[in-house]
Amino acid sequence: MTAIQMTFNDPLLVVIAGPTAVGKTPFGIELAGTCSTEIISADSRQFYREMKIGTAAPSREELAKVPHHFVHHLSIHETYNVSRFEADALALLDNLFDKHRIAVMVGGSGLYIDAVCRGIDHLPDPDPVIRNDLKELLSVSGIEALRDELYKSDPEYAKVVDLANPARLLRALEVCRATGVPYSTLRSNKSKQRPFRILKLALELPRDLLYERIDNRVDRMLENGLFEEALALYPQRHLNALNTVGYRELFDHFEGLTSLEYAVTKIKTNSRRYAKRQLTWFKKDQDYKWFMPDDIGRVLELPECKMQKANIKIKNQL
RNA sequence: ACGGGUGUAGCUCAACUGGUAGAGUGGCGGUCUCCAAAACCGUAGGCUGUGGGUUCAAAUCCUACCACCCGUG
Repeated sequence: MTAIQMTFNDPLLVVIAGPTAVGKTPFGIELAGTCSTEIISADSRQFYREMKIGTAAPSREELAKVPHHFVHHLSIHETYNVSRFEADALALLDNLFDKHRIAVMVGGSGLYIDAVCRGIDHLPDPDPVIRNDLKELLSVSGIEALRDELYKSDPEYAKVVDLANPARLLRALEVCRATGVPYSTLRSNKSKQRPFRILKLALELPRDLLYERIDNRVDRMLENGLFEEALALYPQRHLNALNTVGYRELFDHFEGLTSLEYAVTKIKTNSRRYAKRQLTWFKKDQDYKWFMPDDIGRVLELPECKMQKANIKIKNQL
């Protein structure tokens, strides 16, 4: 219903998603460059300026080709979450659409992309004290304790959550404790209307090829100094941002728990698993149109993009 | 060449004195409205190197062969 109200004159957000290492970055730059617009990153780890190598963030040269937003704009010491990203991205898009008819969002963090496209219920920012208390409860009394509290404070949610997943329980309970209201009553599960059209594209490669690319990229990261980058961050390893593939495995090595060789193998394995989870997430969303990383030509022929190119031509002629 | 050892799931290994094979890991699939590159769940893989033999019954015992490892030459 809502989509029907949109016309080709409304601004367009093109989303480029896909598993890690599939080639989203060059694809996005090519597309944004052709449409002479800017890129919004939706990669929850490329936000952090201290993590350049291990997150395969766009290179200096790539960043110079097209204006990027939300790349290296945070420090690992800052707390950030999807809700803030939604707000930041919407504010930015509002600005971008003053100058451009099209914007490109590139990233692999499904939850973050969905927050921009569909919205996320607005809940109070987590209270670090409550969060720590709950973590304490978990480590001392186990997941049972979390379940027991959830049965009392939000029996409805207890029916639908994965009761084996501490992260889910922690989240629900921190909201219950902070608001004094059952978490489930604050979840609307409704998509929000956006003042722009959205075109969702996802990139894919045959599994064996993707895995090969992942392995190679990890090797390249190490050549480029991932070891040194991680070593420098080692003292801050407890920060959440660093609980990330490519760093945690090396931290284990620095700790003396594993060999370097093992750590590298583990980085590759965990990256593959991450890629699989990303694919599962994006495949579930029927809105995505799937392309190969070298299909940029076909994408530019899509009616939405064609129109944009036409507009550029007209502008240039004037 | 001789002596010893090992051959079990893609990989690393289990299976007491014979009772028709298990685990970790990887693979595959999925969940997920906020610390998400996180957290969690579910599955499929083995004619036990090959051929004989003993036995009601063999991964397990005997035998031949093959492969690999160690030692001596």
